Amino acid sequence: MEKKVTRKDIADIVGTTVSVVSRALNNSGYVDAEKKANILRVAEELGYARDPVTMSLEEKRTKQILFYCKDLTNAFNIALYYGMVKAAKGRGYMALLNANLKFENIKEAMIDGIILQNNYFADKYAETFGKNYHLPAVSACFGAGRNPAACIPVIEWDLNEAMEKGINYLRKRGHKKIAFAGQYSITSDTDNRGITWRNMMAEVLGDRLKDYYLDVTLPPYSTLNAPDKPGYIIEESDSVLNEETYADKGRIAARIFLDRQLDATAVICFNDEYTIGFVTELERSGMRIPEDLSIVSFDGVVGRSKLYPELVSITPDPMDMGYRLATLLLDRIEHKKIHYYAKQPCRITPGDSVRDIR
Amino acid sequence: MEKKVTRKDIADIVGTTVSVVSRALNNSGYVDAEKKANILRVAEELGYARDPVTMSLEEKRTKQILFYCKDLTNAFNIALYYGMVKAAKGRGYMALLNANLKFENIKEAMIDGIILQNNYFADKYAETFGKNYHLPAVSACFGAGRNPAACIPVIEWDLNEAMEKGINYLRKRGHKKIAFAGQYSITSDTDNRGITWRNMMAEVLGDRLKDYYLDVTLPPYSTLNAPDKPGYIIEESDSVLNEETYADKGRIAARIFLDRQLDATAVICFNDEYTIGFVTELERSGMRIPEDLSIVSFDGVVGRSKLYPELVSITPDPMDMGYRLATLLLDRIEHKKIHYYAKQPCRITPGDSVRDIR
DNA sequence: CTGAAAGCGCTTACAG
DNA sequence: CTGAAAGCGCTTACAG
Repeated sequence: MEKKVTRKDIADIVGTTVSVVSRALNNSGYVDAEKKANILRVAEELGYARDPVTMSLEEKRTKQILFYCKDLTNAFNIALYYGMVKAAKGRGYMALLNANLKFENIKEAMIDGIILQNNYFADKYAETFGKNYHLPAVSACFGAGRNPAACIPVIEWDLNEAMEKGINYLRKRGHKKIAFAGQYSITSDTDNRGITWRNMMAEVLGDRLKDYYLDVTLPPYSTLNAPDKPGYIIEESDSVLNEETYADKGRIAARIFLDRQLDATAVICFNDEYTIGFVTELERSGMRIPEDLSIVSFDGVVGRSKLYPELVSITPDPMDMGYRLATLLLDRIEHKKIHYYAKQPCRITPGDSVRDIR
Repeated sequence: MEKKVTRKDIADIVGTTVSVVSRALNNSGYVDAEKKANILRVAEELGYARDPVTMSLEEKRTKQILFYCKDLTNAFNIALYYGMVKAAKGRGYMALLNANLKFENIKEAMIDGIILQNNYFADKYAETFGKNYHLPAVSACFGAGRNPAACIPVIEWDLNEAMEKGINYLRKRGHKKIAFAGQYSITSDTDNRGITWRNMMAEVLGDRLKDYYLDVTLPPYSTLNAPDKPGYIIEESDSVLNEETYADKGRIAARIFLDRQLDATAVICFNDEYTIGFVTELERSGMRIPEDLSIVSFDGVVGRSKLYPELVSITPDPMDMGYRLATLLLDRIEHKKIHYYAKQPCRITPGDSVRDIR
């Protein structure tokens, strides 16, 4: 493990000073042509590389941004991240991932800015850590088409609109009774998918509305999801990922669906990972998609929606969303003019999981 | 966006010098009790945080390590990473992920060491970049129980032994004709799973050996895998992830299995992601696991093997493997004595995907 | 107990 | 064209 070679080393060999070496290497300011060639040659020979840490100190810039994301098992987040990598790369930055960073430790990270995973973390960040530490931050947002309270710029996937699109897509193909398989209790206001579904289906389903909401938090089903299974726990106190087992929840939802013997012709599922569990379980019981049931999902994650038949999925194009999030952050870091709220458009991916029953 | 507060700022307010402030804040050396209290208070009020970049320059340590991993869609790699995070955290380091780093750009990363994803990258690294740049590196290795040529310390999951365990597990339960669903051509020597399977099954299967190898690279099946689907491509020249669609390959393998009407009672699948595709496709055609066919998989990834029925999987406990890899790297960075070769033990996870047919 | 000094590896204005 | 100097934000040995 040899010592790293510095500009001083090169200067000593060539017989000059670091100032000159710097000018030669940086191609700035005058330096004798022959001497310059010499310096470049020696640098090459010694495999010189400038010290990134020193450069960061000098430039007051680390050229690194961080995606603050706890759940790497959700392919949607990975897709967001790949979009960030692409945007960062294009502007000379590195986009990093750190699965176990606490707010208190952000100060120790060598980064120029941070991208929060969702509204929940954005709020928490703004309330606590962000209050007295001014690191540029932006956040992904999955809400209802309005600017959240926090003073953090967001790019939002409007889930009201998304659910509306999903329901309309199904209605246009003749579906009337459309169930929803979510991950929160039916009484929860946490998820805009559920809220919009309730609003739009209330008239059609009337009293039976709640039956068509496949509530995986309901006993006895919820116990199927009891955490007797291992998760990625970094330390006792924070079970990073234990809560996130979308496929399991989807499987539970499928059992609820079967038990209730619903006459729904279509189901909208919480997200793609969830849908994998849902569909797998249904097919095991002999159902066929889309012959017996139509499915629409959320996310449109590359490589995850490749169930056969291909899923119809409402997607914000996560890679694009990640790209825009990173771009927003970089603009903020570089003091460009930015909008504090931008909407991430969404569309429906073509697929074969929906049957036209008109 | 206020300016960051420095020790000079605190010194000015308290009416002393940075030396004293440093000693107070670092709790080293003498400093007047009252003055110290004052300094601490002001630091608190101003929300002072030491500059991580400066600390890195000072200590010649960034306290960051990087998992050089291109394929974040494979849950196995994510599990490895979580193990690294845990080990790093325990020793005051941060474990980072950067999905699109090229060897040439490693020099620009502020890291103390790097963990390579597999033998392939380790060899490439040793041959090219690692030759004239001495960044501590270690590598995961998926081979045949021997030290690879590269002078990079490795932790190896011996896939010969793993396959042997899998086959013996099945034989003990009465299985004789065991097929293998891999991802490489049957003639390839790239994958030790395939090599060992061929060796162990040659006698039982005789001339028909190749029929029991579900070769997904074979036309016309391979065309099913044609890349008409989008992947995570960061830039035209390097399709980062396009090649990795394990679930698709599993689906192809299932079709081959069905088309050949094999009388195998069990199939060993390449990995968990692959198995999801394989099982899904089989169940769609009416087969039942394990009633009609027993399945053994590789990896044992948390949350991915939770198909119902639960998969029997040969696993190196990826989180543990990641933990050991990071520990190895940190030992190397801190100049502790290390072994250049260590074996990662593997075991078989309990599950219901194998039927006892004795 | 305190503060000026040198140093980490680099940059850049400035006097020669 | 060149090199000594000051500075980025910190640390630590050392003279007071």
